[in-house]
Amino acid sequence: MGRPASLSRGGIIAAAARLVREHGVEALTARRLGDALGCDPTALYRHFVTMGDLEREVGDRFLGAVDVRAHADDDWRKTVRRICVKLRRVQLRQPRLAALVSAAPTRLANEKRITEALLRELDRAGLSSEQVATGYHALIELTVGSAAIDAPLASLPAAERRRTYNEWRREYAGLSPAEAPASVAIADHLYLGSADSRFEAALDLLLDGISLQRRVH
Amino acid sequence: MGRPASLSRGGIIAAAARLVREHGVEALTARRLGDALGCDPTALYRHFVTMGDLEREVGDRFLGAVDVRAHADDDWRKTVRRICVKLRRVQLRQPRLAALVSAAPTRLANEKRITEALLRELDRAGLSSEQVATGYHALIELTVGSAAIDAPLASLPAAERRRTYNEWRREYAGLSPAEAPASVAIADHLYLGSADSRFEAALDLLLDGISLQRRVH
DNA sequence: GCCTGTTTGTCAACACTGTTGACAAACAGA
DNA sequence: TCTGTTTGTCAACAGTGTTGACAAACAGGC
Repeated sequence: MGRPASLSRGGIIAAAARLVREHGVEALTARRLGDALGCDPTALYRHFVTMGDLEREVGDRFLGAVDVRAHADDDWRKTVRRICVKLRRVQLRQPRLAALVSAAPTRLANEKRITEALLRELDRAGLSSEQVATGYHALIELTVGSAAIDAPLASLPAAERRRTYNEWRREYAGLSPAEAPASVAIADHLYLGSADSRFEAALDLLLDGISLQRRVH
Repeated sequence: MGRPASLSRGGIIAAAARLVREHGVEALTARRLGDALGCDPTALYRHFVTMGDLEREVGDRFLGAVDVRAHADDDWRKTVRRICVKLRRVQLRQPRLAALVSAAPTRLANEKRITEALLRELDRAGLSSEQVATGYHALIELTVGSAAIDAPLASLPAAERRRTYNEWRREYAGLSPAEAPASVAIADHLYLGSADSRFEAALDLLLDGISLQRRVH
């Protein structure tokens, strides 16, 4: 029944993912994807109602790289930490895809898989149902939110990124000591190291907070 | 010297802010702003090198609504909490503006003002310089990141937002208990209440973690 | 085998977006 | 008065997502 399909949903998603991987997320446009597939851009609308739909699907495909298995000797905290670090790393490669995935849960396979793993580990930590939900929300907001914020800078070459951080630090260091004493005093410690290390430090603080809620310490 | 300026940087920013306040951030385009100002869209490029520049300036203007004064009886934690809650509330109204402000610090007045206040309070809490910087990064990532994530949904009418949360909850509740036991068990507690309350709970967890680092308890 | 209906890709077009370069109006200073 | 600079206007370019009309190509019923 009907004209034979030369395109398929899966094939389009795969091509779109390749496009993003090789040329960045800003390359994911109807026309460029049409070129890559050798078809007219508007043919995509036969398989996805909107470009946003396609983006969500591509985003979830990338989430497939997040391994959620708990290692044998790891406790809940180590596992949660590893999942969040990996999740952020994956999301960092897709600027806006990051926001979409958690703002409007894609209800797609990999998103569910990661959610299940985080809830499982928090439950294993000995938290109440309410505390598990609160902890999950907090972890997702920090992890995905941090990725959304850091993504623009993460796409820059390392040298330029370093230069940018130095500029910020000097900016705060150069403020008037009378008007901004705390900024001047702390400036040397701001934006040191990598964005990854800053996130991991924040994650550790949050995990400390979550740990405090446990019935069994 | 030269043709008299009918437009000014400040006037343009004010008009842009009004546009965003009344019609949302997606209304902030060169052509619509030109219409509102009664001038040609390209005239804006005489005062801002790019539209992104203008957005940053508008974003910082909105940050002016964040009161950073410490109330007389409030300790550092209450003040930090109030600033972050207010900061998020303001950022929520500007979807992408939120990301910009902290991803590439605007080096503008209000952003510096808020940074100074947060550093001041964390210092007052009795943290080392490194801990102040770490805590500041963590607070900003959670607050601004959370705003960036929640912004799309926050712009929806309350009824539809509630409906969306209910859908998500049902989605997780309806999973296979064999494959996703934790999701099914916790589903009833996911996405309850408002996004604001979820953020505040996350913020409290983070503040718990920060408190643990203090020399003096 | 032929007609019909459905699917699916193509094409032209619409309504947008940011941005640039040429041009002219209007002033300040020499 | 002449010159130079500023500043707004205009046309245009290269993009973007998306829609509607059209045609090719098949499956099923007669």
